[in-house]
Amino acid sequence: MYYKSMSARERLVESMRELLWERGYVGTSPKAILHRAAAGQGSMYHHFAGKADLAHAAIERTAQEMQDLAEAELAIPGTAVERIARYLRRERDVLRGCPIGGLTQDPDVMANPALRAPVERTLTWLRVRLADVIADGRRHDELDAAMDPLATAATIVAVLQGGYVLARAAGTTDPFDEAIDGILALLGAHTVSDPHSVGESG
Amino acid sequence: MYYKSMSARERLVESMRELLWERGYVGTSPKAILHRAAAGQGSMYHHFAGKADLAHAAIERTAQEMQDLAEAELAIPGTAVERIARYLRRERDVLRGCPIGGLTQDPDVMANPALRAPVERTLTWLRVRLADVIADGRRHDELDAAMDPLATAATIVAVLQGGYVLARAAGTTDPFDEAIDGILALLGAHTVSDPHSVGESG
DNA sequence: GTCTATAGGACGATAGAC
DNA sequence: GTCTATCGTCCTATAGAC
Repeated sequence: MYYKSMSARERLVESMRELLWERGYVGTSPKAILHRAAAGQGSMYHHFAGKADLAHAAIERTAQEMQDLAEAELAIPGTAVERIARYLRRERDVLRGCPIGGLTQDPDVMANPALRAPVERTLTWLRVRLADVIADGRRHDELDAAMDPLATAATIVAVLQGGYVLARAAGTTDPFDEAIDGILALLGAHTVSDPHSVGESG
Repeated sequence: MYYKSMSARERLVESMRELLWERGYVGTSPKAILHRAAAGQGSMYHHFAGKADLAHAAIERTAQEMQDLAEAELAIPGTAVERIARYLRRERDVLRGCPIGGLTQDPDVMANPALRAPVERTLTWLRVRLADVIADGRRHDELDAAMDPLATAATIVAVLQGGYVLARAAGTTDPFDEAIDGILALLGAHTVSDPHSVGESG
């Protein structure tokens, strides 16, 4: 639960963020939200137009948080592969999955343009941002000139998102770690420096 | 809907399979199942103990179908990268996502061991099967001896599962295709033969 | 702002007629 | 086997007191 110092509105958004992560949108009931936020019905409908409106506020906040976290890691100087490895190895809470990527499986989120927009925006931003990092690496002759930045960026984000899926299916983080190791080994083999040094920073 | 030639039990299982794919388990109501199957409540509770039992039959069938389809593609002779490329490029209905991988996002599926088992089994089988293909490629000197078969297999399955996520988020199949192109380019660069011939078979 | 009361409908399951 | 009737609960939302 949340401290009394948080406003009811704030408790509702934070509760919704947690529940969207744990149970998705269709799996989250108003009862569960209100219980976790320690708020009544009236409080929720005073601050928000309904469940979808509250979910929108929650998803927007989570999307912004995810982008800020990614940018913070990727902005740290280093070779392209080092920056990518740092970002990939930083991820936490593997078995909980990605709070944004997981929403793509929710039918009501995908059907609602307002709920879907931050999901689309964030994952697209991430692909473009990683493509920039790869293009940087090519410019500095760290990476093969034949490497397609956008395609490789899509592959990296897909490994991350798919790694969560495999870990949740297996019930352990092992396949996630293996998938990350696999993509970094493939990327590292394209660098000029010793590929075995990759990931030491993560 | 389904032909009268199908038994009610069969119509229920097929309707559940479709709805699990479209809306997941928590997003699928008995009403929707019965409507699609053109059956009454009594029919469903005669053949199955309840919603979970029907879902179990549906997921088991979908899991077996997915494994059979993958095995059919991977068993076709060729180099390791050719076989992997054929399997990756064969995938259809990208925007619908993976009917098995998508279930990892469903809280009630993951919480129910009977529903979760076929999901875990199928994705684990796929990783091990792809690792075998990669090990074959190493034995025939098609692939780098330093390549870790299990890690690389996890990466490939993750690209597939994550590709679905990116495609659904973007609303187009483009990121899926890019992710597949990216991983095949990385794998192809590790072959002895011309990497540009990869994917011509898909 | 936050509460409780209430609404009409859907949920998931059971009972029992045919 | 399949149907309809019914159950108790929860859903999402509105109304109105405080």
